[in-house]
Amino acid sequence: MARHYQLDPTSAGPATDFAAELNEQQLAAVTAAPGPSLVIAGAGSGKTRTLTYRVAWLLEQGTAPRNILLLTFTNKAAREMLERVGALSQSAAEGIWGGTFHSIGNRILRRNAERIGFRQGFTIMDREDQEEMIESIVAREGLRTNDRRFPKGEVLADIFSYSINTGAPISQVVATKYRYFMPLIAQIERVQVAYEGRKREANSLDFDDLLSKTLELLQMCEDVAAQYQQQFQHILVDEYQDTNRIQAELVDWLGRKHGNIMVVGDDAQSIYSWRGANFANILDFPKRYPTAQVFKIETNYRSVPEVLNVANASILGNERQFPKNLAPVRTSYPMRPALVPLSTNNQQATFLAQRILELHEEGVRLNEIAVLYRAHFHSMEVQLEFTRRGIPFSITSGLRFFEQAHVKDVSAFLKFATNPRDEVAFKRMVKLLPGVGAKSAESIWSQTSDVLDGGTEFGRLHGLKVPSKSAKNWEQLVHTLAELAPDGSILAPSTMIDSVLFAVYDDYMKSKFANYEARREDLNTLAGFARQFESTEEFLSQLALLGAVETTDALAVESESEKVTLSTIHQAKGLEWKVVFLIWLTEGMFPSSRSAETDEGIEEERRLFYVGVTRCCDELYLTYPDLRLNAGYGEALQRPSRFLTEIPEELVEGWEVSASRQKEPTSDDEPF
DNA sequence: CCTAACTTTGTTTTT
DNA sequence: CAAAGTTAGG
Repeated sequence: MARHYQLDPTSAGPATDFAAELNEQQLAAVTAAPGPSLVIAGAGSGKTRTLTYRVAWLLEQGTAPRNILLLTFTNKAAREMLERVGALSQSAAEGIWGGTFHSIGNRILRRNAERIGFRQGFTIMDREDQEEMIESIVAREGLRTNDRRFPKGEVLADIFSYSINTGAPISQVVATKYRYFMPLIAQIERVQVAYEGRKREANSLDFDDLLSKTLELLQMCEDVAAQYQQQFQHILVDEYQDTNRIQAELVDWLGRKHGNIMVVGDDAQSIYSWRGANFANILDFPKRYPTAQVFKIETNYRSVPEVLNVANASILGNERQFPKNLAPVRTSYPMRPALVPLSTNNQQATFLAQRILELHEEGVRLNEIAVLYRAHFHSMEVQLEFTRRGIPFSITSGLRFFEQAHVKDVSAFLKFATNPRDEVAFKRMVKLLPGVGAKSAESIWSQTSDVLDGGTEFGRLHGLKVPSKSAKNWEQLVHTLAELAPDGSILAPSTMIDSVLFAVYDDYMKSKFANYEARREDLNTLAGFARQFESTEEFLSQLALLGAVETTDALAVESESEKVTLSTIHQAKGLEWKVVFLIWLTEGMFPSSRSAETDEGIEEERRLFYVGVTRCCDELYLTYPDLRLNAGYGEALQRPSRFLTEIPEELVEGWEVSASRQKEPTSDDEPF
């Protein structure tokens, strides 16, 4: 006799006990009634937890995953949250639309490119591509001559981007941020118009377009807008204080039908205004949504009172903010945050290394320790010192995986093969040939675009007029391209990478780069990553949108081993460590000299300092050198950062570090 | 006129 | 140490 047993795939297991797992403030936000709501969540108050449980709550209330849109600031945050939701409610998580604004924009635009005057399979341009295209416009229009200074592509890209993201006209951006270029305003505006046109011809979108063109699509095409407005019954936005004008509008549009928008953020942690973020978005949310419920989550679970006192005292220096009262639940720690003056940047590095080794002796694990700083180059000596002493560390470098020259070179082949209108990728490819620079590339491109007219019959490119020095290599290149797109079809991305390497690029690297081995290794990694994708288009957009940190993460198989984290404060956002070292706290470095020119600049730096301090759970070290020694050019006296002098003396303990050490641990000790 | 090799210069933050 | 600027060479 068989027992009848039925499987129920929709069963979610034991229901989550929301009341038991959340505090009162969190629970109120998590179980909020539908409608707009604003959650002000202080640092370390369980913001991610609240959002995660909110999603779980919605699922449990019967909302289908695909009707939830979760917008985050980084890919990492999106992944982490979806994982945690998955752990809470077994059935769901799968179909949720979650990701960064840019990736969601990309997803929507891929299906509707024609509606905004682009074609399917558009290319995403990163900042460098953008600058290349702008530079080529400036060159073509003959705007830069020997007797006339004209802003560089980098500056122009900056102006255009800031204008798009804030909604301010070009003239206003130039007037406030680049006053000395005001006489050239007419030409600058002409370049901008040409740039928009060229992107269309090249079927290429830049990062800003992924936001602005999505908004444009929704505003212009009622049917498309209706479809997504219908679909997204609940919209949740993380880090709302760092949204810019377009992102806020995007949320407003998408939420129009159902009006269930929950935004979460902390105005004190807004650190992206240089990119157009406007924390007025969060301050004014209740004005834009008069029926909005406001929740405040103010209990801090992360930091000991000693650390929190420093954070609270520091942020008091800012005028514009919601009044905040971050209350600690943790008990007192035996040590107040340490204020550590060092003689030079080298001594600063030595101090870090020695102190970290001591902490490790005392039983602190290395992945509970972070060294945080304002700018990537602040970590130079620290890296050297750690390497010398054999302290393992992981660092998020300035140059991201995808931005490295060799990775971009190879990607250019794939980009061009899938989008033969891609001018930037094409020029990058031909500039690899001997004797071809910007001028020849321009000429070869104009012939190429005539011959191909957007098609993929690359065989036709044989016999174009190219510099004699590169004639042979050109034929080889054309042959390779034809191989990548046999009979109009397109190969799988990993196959293409292998072909490019085999046919041209491996030899090129050997002759060009001293560190051939390392670069080859990178490209093998790239090919491995590509294997997950059948479509080159999909592969390329992931590569562009994931950047580097995530790319290596996605590939990381090992590396569970203990490492100290070195990171900029920007990239440390949302993370926490038991022990945190904030370094280079001197005027000019932090606050950086550039941002010290305006009050708003200083306030943003102070928020950044606040973010840095609140990453710390237990033990905080604030260090600064009195003297900056530099490899190439002289030395410079440093003054301690104003963010240090603002802190009441009794909140920190002053350390005195003497130059001679009794005992220096040697790398032979092999402590790890 | 262009490209490639050589010399100088001087570092924000990122999707 | 990498990118921008400068000059020599093709």
